[in-house]
Amino acid sequence: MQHKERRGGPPSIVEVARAAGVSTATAGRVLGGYGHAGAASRAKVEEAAQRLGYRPNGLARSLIHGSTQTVGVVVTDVGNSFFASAVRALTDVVRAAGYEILLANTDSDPAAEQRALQIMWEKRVDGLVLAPQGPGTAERLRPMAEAGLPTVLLDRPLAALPHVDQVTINNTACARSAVGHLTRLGHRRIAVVSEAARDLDRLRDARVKDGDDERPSAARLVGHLAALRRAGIEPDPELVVHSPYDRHAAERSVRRLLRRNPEVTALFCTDNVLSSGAVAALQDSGRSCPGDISLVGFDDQDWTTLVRPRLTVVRQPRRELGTAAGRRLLERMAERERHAGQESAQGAGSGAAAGERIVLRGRLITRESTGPAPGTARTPSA
Amino acid sequence: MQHKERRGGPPSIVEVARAAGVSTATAGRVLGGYGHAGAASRAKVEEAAQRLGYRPNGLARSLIHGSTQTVGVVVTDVGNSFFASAVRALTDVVRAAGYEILLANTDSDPAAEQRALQIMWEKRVDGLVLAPQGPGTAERLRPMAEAGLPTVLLDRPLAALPHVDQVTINNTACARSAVGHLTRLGHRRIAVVSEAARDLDRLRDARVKDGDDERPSAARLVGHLAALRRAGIEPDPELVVHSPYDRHAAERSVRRLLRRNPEVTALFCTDNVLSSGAVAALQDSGRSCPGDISLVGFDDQDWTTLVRPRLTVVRQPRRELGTAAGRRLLERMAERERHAGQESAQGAGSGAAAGERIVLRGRLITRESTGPAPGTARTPSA
DNA sequence: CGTCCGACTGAGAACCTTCTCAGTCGCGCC
DNA sequence: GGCGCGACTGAGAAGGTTCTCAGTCGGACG
Repeated sequence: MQHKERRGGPPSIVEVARAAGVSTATAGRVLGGYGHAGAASRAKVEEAAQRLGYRPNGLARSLIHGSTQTVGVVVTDVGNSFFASAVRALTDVVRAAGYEILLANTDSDPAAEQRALQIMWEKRVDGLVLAPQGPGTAERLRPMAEAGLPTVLLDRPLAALPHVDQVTINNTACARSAVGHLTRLGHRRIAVVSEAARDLDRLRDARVKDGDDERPSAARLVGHLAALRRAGIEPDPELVVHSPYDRHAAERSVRRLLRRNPEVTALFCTDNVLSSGAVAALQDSGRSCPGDISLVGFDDQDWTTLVRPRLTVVRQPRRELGTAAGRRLLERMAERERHAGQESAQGAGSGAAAGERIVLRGRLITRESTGPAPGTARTPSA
Repeated sequence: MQHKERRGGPPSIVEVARAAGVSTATAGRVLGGYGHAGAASRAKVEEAAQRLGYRPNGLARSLIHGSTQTVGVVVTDVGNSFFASAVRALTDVVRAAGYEILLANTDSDPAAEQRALQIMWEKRVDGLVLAPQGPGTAERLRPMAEAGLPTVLLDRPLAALPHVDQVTINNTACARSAVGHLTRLGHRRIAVVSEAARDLDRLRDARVKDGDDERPSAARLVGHLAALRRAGIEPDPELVVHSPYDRHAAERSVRRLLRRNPEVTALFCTDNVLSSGAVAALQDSGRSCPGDISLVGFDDQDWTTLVRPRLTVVRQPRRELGTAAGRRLLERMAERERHAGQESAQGAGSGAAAGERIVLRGRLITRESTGPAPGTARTPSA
């Protein structure tokens, strides 16, 4: 009498129980590690499980427990080293607490974000880390947040969701400090390469503070403008060059900039891929750096110390970003666990409790790609 | 009479059905999109679902269908740009077919790999992509492969699992071509930086072909040795320097090498982080490149054209690796789907059918960091 | 010797959805 | 008008686990 396995699938606990000659309840107790089980049953069940190659079915378990031990992570692109680092750090933190990662990329496409959120919701993740993507994220996320799903926002704040934890970087201040460094060196014609250049008019007079509802690139552009203003420089739209998020496009944009505005003596790049394009364009331009032109990049990648001159950059704590998000999420999930059942249905996690806003600090690392503006002997302002 | 929601959790289909005044069967038909449902019921159910914010529970659905629409991805480190790119490409491919990604990192720790595999198994992923990690992977993976779980190996082949699809890069040939390039330039004292240097004795006489059971770093070292032999150069253990997988460690190793063996005129690095360490060490050494010493790196990262001289590198098709793995996995899963039920329990997917071995080709990109060996006027050999 | 207690076990509900099977109802056709 | 058929609906099992509740059994104590 061979144990007839009903389907091709892996053996279930009832097959193990039958093989061991006990009830499924007892088999469950042994294999699930709950309740008591006698030594004799235990041995029989363990032997049978071993023999049949039994693995518990996490789906069934999750269905009952209402917990999948999985967190959803939705980012723009794991292929980007910024998110790759953050996700890696995040994974380590939550994994130590027994959670796995369900990963989705959106490529900044709101529709893709919507799909990703739906799926995370259907798969019943226990928590969610999201790098918001463009217009409408708050509305897309609200139902989930209000249903009490522990959620942490990453990299980009969302003022419209005050109850949701948010972990970001002080982008505006970073940019201000980077550009401030340039103005102090006497530069007046300072260009910026930014994905957000198109929004210049809107951002121009905005008093965007760190932690407000802006994409990092926009926040950095705001910081750039603020630094110029502080130095008494009127921002020139000509020097705010747009580039899509692509190295070669950035290279072309910078090349065009240098051709049209040869008087520029300094350049600020608002992120890593734009920085690398700018370096390429600069090398190609025949200008000496920092002799003719100074350059500040964003994100302290390994290669920034390998090029000559070594790049002055804003270092962002990418790993810490992931770590902080993971920790915050674990706390929220633990809270929810604690309050489970004792709270009534409504708003278990969306109560009046304000979400925490963690703003990590990037910092300027001065290296060799920035120097005094050409022909400046006058004392730097401020 | 407010619908009493039993638990804090999201509404289930029975709540929707009750609210709509129909049976769960009908509600299921409407919301699940199977079977027929009358227009009147349909409207009532949809309204109720909308009002209650119903989302189907993927766990229950998966439990019934026996499919989670999820694939497990186990790599060394998503933070590493190589895997970041591959995983990104992989995600795109499988996502287009409706699969999500469950991600785990192992850091080359066999125990972590074991844990990851267990969890993937318990969570009942529909397929698995694994970058094998060190000793014992075949044994860890075998039970799952034999249970018919579609599996694709990534980046590192495993001869012990002939039935499993494997997608790799022709590392040995790549290394041979890189080092052959150096010997043709007249170099005789060629050093190599490798994670696998410790295994030199074992690899020395090995006739490892691409697609054999070796870590990429070992395969590349074998290619290095083969190229030397072909040029009639006896490999010198002094010039095979070990470095852990860390940029700064690599930098130290190379610095020490140059100090002890100043006669070295060429250096081959077996992967991206080692390459970046070597560049740093070289810049620091005061030697001119390629005048005094030539350098070949591995993996064509963006920065390799930003440093001076531009690096000669072996380009690996990282994204294609992920794409190919994803496609292969999709095919396997489709096959399994097709055969489901008609095949008997045993070995549904582990039959005699040999796994496919896809070997993608990297290629040498000659740039400026390699030149003729100093003082060679004689004609290059071969 | 009877009773009670503890250790252990088994039956069965619950989790949420899918899907089979049987049943109801209206309508068209003979 | 009766019958058959099709469209639709509902009851209930299944999927694999957890967990409650009730029950059995041996032993200890009065």
